[in-house]
Amino acid sequence: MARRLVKEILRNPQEHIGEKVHLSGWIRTLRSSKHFGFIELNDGSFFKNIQIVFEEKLSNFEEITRLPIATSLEIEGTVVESPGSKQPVEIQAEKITVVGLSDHDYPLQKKRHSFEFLRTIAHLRPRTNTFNAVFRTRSVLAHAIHTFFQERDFVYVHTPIITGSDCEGAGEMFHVTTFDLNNPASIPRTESGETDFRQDFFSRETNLTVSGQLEVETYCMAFRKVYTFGPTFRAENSNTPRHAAEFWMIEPEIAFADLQDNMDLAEEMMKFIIQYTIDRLPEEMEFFNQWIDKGLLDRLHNIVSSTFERITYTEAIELLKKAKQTFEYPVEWGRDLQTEHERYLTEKVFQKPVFVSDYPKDIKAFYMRLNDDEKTVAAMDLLFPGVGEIIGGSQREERYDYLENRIKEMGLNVDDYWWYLQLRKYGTVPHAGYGLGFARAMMYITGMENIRDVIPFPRTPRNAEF
RNA sequence: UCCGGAGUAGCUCAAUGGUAGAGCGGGUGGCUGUUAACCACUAGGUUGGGGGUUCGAGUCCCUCCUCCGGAGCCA
Repeated sequence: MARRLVKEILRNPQEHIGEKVHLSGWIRTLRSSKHFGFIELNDGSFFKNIQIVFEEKLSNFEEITRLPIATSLEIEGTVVESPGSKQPVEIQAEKITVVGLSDHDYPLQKKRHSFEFLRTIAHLRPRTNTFNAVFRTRSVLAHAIHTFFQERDFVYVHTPIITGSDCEGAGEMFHVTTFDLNNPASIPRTESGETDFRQDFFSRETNLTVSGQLEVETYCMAFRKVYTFGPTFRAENSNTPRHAAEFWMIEPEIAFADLQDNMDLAEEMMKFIIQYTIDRLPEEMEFFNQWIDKGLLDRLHNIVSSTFERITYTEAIELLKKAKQTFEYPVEWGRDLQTEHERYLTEKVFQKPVFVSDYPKDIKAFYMRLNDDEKTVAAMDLLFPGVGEIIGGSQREERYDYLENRIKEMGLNVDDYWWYLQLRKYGTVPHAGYGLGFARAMMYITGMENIRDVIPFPRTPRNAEF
């Protein structure tokens, strides 16, 4: 008798007919009548369930008919052709052993639940069809990212999660401290009354990282092509379906490269990871297409075969000014594009992904390379229909004097960036990189509309239960 | 954080200011091929918290909390 996974049987059902098998898994649903019954068993290996037929002749038949959903079982039986039309084969059970009984108050029913409710039981929701598909996809998509970069000789760099001071300057950060906040009187103070971080664990103020970019640039100057893939944190009070306080980000960085090379890489990567996922998870993608987002597969196929549009910020402003529709926020050169503007460009004008590049320097970060016009920087955002900004990147300022000036212009402290500036002193090269929000890519590929539903245990304001 | 909507049984939702209900889920029984199985019976409620108006509040008013959506911040 062979131990089998449901995936092995259901991927090649004909090859297993007549085979004696030993299965184990959980009851997804159970239906019984007086003399026989059906169990849909999920063993974790496959999105789909296998049907178990059990009959009166089993010694524990009565017990089995009353088993609650989620009960775990060991099953011995024979693979047979199924008379029913919904499955090619089923298991004729010869022995069913209860491994772990479930309780009758198991909260998941054999019907649709709202995503809101399922978020309150994040420890159980991976057992539902939707979240089973989502989180298997998440695993495969993560692997797709690594495959893409590893096949192209990128070096994977683990940048730190705890970071010194707020050098990165990208939004609110979570403090990291060993001071006892329950006992404020015990927290050391300087003579001027401020918290004395010199006496804290790291002898300085530390935070959770908002980006690994600055650190990964240092490795870029050694390995030429590098990427990070890890968690980042934002303490913003953002209450939207597209923001989380903890999320994973992919940040490639390439040396001897400019903004066009950067966009080429981003476009190639997006197409690769989409195709990779579609190829490996046909059942899950079909499920998303049918139940989550009807046009999903068409749209994804379209992305893979299309050429992403590339326009400059200045061209985008002209397009928006010519638009027939009115916008809530004014369109004016020098102001940042609003969500409504980005959506208009990617959903109405081009109806496909759009790179917008060369933004005014005053609305972008200090490290972005100043263009020859001295008014714009070599920045780019990739806008996707439906999810908006999915990638933000730039060519980095590789010229020491320019970078130093920009740091000062932005009111930042040059001393804080001593090691970052030294990269421009010791053999500087043009280089570029970008950040891809992993969860946002997940949303786009699965059709899920809320970031809280593509992160196993999402952290958002007021929510860190699990 | 701002704007809007919502909060009633385990879940999804009804209920003109006048006796709180249904479907699903749970329990019990029935049923010889089911597919969110079906049929019958049954248990289940501090209507988010607090305050107010009223003879009477799930319903009207105030306030707080939480969730959802839009916006901002961004990835």
